[in-house]
Formats: sequence, C-alpha cells, structure tokens
Amino acid sequence: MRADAQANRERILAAAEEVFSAAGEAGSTDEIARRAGVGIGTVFRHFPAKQDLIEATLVRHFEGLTAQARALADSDPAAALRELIEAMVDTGATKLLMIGWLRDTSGTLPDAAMRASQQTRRAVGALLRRAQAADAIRPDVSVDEVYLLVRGLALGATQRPIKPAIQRKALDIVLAGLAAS
Amino acid sequence: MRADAQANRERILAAAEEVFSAAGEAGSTDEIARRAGVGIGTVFRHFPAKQDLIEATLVRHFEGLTAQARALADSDPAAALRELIEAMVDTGATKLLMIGWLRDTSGTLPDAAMRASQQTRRAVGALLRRAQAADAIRPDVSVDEVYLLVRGLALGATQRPIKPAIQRKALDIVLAGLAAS
Amino acid sequence: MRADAQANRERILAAAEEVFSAAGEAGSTDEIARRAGVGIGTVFRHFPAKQDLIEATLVRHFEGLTAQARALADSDPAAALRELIEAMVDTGATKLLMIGWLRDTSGTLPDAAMRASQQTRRAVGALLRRAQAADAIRPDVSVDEVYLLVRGLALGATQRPIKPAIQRKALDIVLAGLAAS
Amino acid sequence: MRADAQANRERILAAAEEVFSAAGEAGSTDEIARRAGVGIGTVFRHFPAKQDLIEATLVRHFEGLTAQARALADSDPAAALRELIEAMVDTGATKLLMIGWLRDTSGTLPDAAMRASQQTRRAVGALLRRAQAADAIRPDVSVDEVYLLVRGLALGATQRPIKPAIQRKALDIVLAGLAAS
DNA sequence: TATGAATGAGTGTTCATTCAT
DNA sequence: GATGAATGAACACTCATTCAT
Repeated sequence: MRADAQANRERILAAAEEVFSAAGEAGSTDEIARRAGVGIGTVFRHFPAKQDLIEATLVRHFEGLTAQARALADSDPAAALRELIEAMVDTGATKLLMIGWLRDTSGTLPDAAMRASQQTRRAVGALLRRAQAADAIRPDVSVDEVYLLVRGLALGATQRPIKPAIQRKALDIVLAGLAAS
Repeated sequence: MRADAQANRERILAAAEEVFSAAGEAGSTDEIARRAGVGIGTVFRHFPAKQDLIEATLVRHFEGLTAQARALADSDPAAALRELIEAMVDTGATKLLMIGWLRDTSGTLPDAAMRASQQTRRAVGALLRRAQAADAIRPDVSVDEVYLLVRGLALGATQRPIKPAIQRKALDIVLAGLAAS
Repeated sequence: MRADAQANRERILAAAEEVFSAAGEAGSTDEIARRAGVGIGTVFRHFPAKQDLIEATLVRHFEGLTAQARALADSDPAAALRELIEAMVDTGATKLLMIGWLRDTSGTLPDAAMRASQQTRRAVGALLRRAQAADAIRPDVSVDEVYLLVRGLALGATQRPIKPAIQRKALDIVLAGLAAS
Repeated sequence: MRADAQANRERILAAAEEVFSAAGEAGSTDEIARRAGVGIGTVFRHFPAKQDLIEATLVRHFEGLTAQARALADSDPAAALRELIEAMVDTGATKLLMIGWLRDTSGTLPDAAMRASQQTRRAVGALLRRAQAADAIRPDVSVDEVYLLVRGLALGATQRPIKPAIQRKALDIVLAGLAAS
C-alpha cells in the first residue's frame, strides 16, 4: 500500500496546485479532496494542516523549477535563460502569492519552503551567470532584477487572461532590456 | 442626513482600505464596520455585497492616483514620474491583488473599476510622455513596461517586509533602466 | 432587541445545561442550538467559544446555588443545610464534572467560574456554621467534608438512575453521621 | 501466535488505561495504538468498537481490585480495608467515570462489566465485614457508605491536582468516621 | 494475523448577509 | 437611515471504523 499512498500524495498535490491557482488561498480542502478523488481524511492524513499542503505545493513547484533549470544547463545560454523565465512566468503567478500565505506573523518561512526557494534562486543565478559569460546578458544584472521582471510579468498574467503572443512580446522587450548592448 | 451618510461612506471606505491592506480579501466586514465606527448594517446599506465594497475601495484608490498624477502635471517631468511610481508601488501591492478578487468567473471587471483603472492608466501615460518629451525616459518605453515594473516592485514588497532604503534603491535601478541614454 | 437577545441567552444556557447533563462535555453545540431554538451562529455570538458556554453554564449553576443558600438563611438551621445539600446533589453531578472540563493544562480555572464557585462555598459555609451553632451538626465538620459527601452522592446518582427514596435515605445516613451526638 | 495475540491484548489494555486516565473518554484509539506499539487495525481486531475497549479496561480494573481485595484477606482487618479504599481512590477516579461512558441510552451496563463490578463489590463487602467483626468499623456501615466515600474522595482528586498528604488526611478523617466508637 | 491508509460523518468556529427594532 | 442580533452555509480539522495489502 506504500505505492498507493505515494500515488495519492501526488494526486493531492496536483489537485492542490489546481485549486490554489484558481481560487487562491481560499480554495477549500474539500474541493482539493474531490478533485484528487480521495476522501477528505486522506488529505489530512498526508498534510495535517492546510499550511502543510500549501507548503508542500510550493516546495514541489520550486523543485520542478530547479530541476528544469538544471536540465537547461547545456542548452544555448541565452535560450536557456529565456525558457526558464517563461516557465516561471507561466506557472509562477499563484506560487509567488503562496509564499505570502505561508509566512507566519513574524514573517519567517517554514524551513522546507525556504530551502526549496533558495535552491531555485541559486539555479536561476547559475543560468544567469552563464548567459552573462556568453555576453547575452548585461553584466550588471542580478537575480534580483530577473525576479522583479518575473513578478511583474507573472502578476500581470494573473490579472487578466493574457494572450500568449502578448505575453511573449512582453518577455521579448524585457529580455532586450537585459541584453548586452 | 445626506451629509452624515456621505461621511459614513467615506469612513467605511477608509476602514476597508486599512483592513484589506492588512488582511487581504479575508478581512472581515465586521472588522471594517468596527474600525469605521458604524454598525454592520450600515456597511451593507452602503455596499450591498462585499464585492461592492472591494470595488469601491479600488475605485477610490485609482481616483486618488489619477488625482495625484494630474497634480504632478506641472512639476519637473522626471521627478513627477518617479514620484507617481513610488506612490503606486507603496500603496499598490494590495490594490493590485484586489483586482484579482473582483473578477468573476468570466474574467470581466465591473464597469466602474474598469473605468477608474483606465483613467489612471491614461494619467500615467500622460506623465510618461511628458518625461519622454523632456528626454528623461527612453522613447520606446510604454505604459505597459512601467506597469510591469510597478507590479514587480510592489509584489516584491508584499512578500517580505522590505526596508525603505532597499525599495528606493530598486526603484533607482529600474528608473535608470528606463532613462534615456 | 436587547430584550430578545437576553431571552436568547437565557434559552441557550438552559439548553446547554440540558445537553451537557445528558451527554457531558461531548454534547455538541449544534444540539444546544437546536434545543434552544436558535441558529448555531447565535450561540457563538453569545459565547464565542464552547469553553465560554461551559463556563457560563457553571457560573449560572453556582449563582443559583448561592441564591438558594442565602434564601435559606432564615429557615430552621438543620433543615436549611439539608435542603441545600439535596439541591447540590440533585443538580450537581454534571456540574461537578464540568469544573474539570474548564481547567486548562495549568489547572487554573477562569476567573468568573472561580469566583462563583467560591461564593457558593462561602454560602454553604455560612449555612454549615449556623447548623453547628444550633447544635445540629458536629463542630469538627468543615465545608470540605460536606463537599466530599455531596460529591459521593452526586456521582453515585450519575452512574445509575437512582430511586429518589434511596437517594433520600443515603442522605439521611450521611446527615446522621454529621449530626452532633 | 496465540501468545502474541494475548500479549498484544494486554499491552493494548494497559495503554488504554493510561490514555483514558489522562484524556478521559476523548482519548483517541490512535493514541492507544501508538502507546501499545501496535497498529490501529490490531486494536480493532481485539476490540471491534471503542465501547468494547472501554468495557474491557473497566473489567480489567475491577478484576485487579477484586484480586487485591482477596489478597488482603489475611492481613490485619482494619489495615486491609484502608489499603483497599486507598487503592480504589487512587486509581478509581477515571474508572468511576468510565462506567458512565458505558451506559447506553437505556442505562443498562454490558454484562461483563456488570459482573466484574459486582464481584469487586462482594470482595469489598467481605473485607468490610471482617473489619466490623474485628470491631474496627461500626456495625451499621454498609458497602454503600464505603462506596459513597470512595466516590467523594476519588472525584475530589480528579478535579484538582491534590497533594498526597491532604488526600491521606481526608482518608484518615473518613475512616475515623467509620470507626467503631 | 497485523498493518496502516482511506473514509466520511461530525465538531467547533467564522462570516457574509438579512431583518426586526 | 442606522443598528446589531440572528442566520446558516462553509471551512479546517478529528476520529471511530473499514479494508486492501
């Protein structure tokens, strides 16, 4: 039954990602259970509190990004960075907000989430430096600026259904700004 | 009587802005009534549904920004634009998210909110063009890019408590990027 | 509407006493609302947490006992004490346990409950001393012993439906034990 | 295999006694399984419903008391009675309440619990009569009175953490009351 | 036979909304 | 017009019980 449990865990996380994306933090645990096709008790067995579910969803997201970043380590430097930013923008809007849902009153993040997010940040940094070494990105750009752009693009996408073409053009402009002149 | 009602409306909106800023969409109508110093019934008489209250809060916010933009029409063009962007970033984080709370399932915004937001956009556009005419901003920048930057900075501020100095420096960098070279 | 609210409060407390008596601490708030003929929300408006409802029920009980004890201050001393003990035994079994439900992990009681219970204790003490002054009760008996007997009789009554005659006889025996010889 | 099962049964009962003592009826079956070091399924295999577990715990408790009472049959009569009462008071508080958890709506006890409790009652009766024959206890005292005192003392102990010295002194007083004069 | 994952009814609690005063 | 008490659907979470492995 170990395998079944693992499969359930995965389905719950996938459902949670859908539901949180659609409804935000207010997305109900019941709805997640329904979409995952499991009982409500099963959700709580795997994630004893809603926070844990949010955290796990986030960690899973960051891990996905990190893996994707690492997989891009051998592609063309400029294209690799662009592809990763695209991925972050496409999937990232809700996730960016989820980080806010996680912080307790003192503003600290749970450990696992913190680690996962920093790992992603390092992977993005590596990709960025590679693009700079290839003279594709201006040398004075840091991960902070990249993140700012990702946030701007991603949040713009949350707020209205955006046509892919427009999204892509916005990214073009932004990357042009980052490009070595 | 009419004056009282108007005053109440204003106090409710101010309270709503505080509460939504602090607690997000989850901020309760009860809390808003308490802060406004009116009964819960009075809130609902003025705004028959929570959505209406959110919408009115947003409209009020955009109207404030529009007025501020117009008031800056005679200042130094570069400084004016910078000041407006600062205002948008400082007060804008929550408001940007509130737009998301408003959209119904079809993704359309209520009319009044739409209009107010477009008015602000036009006012920002005017300020931007004036700065470009003064050679302070590159001519190929559009309001879209300005908004992207505002979103990025504002959302960054939501996610962790950010020191004002850092926020200001980020803004410097961004504006430098926009500056005519 | 003040009067209505007060009436509701009273009906909720009466319902709570019934339900807690029948089902113990596990008695559900829903059931209490149903019996009181009010919505669940009304119960929580009056008593923001279940603990508050338990506490208020207890306080009400102790206040009733205190009033009864004071009302007996002019009756025949021996009869008065007996009547009060009877009242405590008849109504007290569940209430004695409720005190346990209230204690937090540190073992302290909420203030209001503490005060009400001590007031009752003082009133019982006064009645006891009057009976001793009238040579109806041995002088070396303290409130502690009286309470021990009340607990024993009351708990006995919880555990099986007891015939009033038997209960009365047990009380006779106990009081005889307390009587001055 | 039979021996394993028997050992498991015993460990579950011991765990149940601990848990019910600490948390009352609300003590969860999961917690019991954890403390017994067995799976939750094993608990339910041995005791198909929680009621059965409560009942078995009670029966075990009464059997222990009965055995203790019989083992005391040859000690000094007065000391023996005192020792048994002490044991009942010390361990009895929760058990006394558990009887209440067992009764169905009609108020009847399950057979096994009934039998075990009556056996204990008989053993206590025997010890009491022996003490009376030795002129250590007044002849007009019955098991009912002894039980009343045990209940009073035991329940008093449930409600607040009581110092052993005080508990012992209360017992002294009570036994003095029972003593032949 | 033992395990522990899955289940879902039930619990305390919150909150937008209604309506009698 | 203003008030705040009342309402009940909805939520996060628990736990006795079942059942596939």
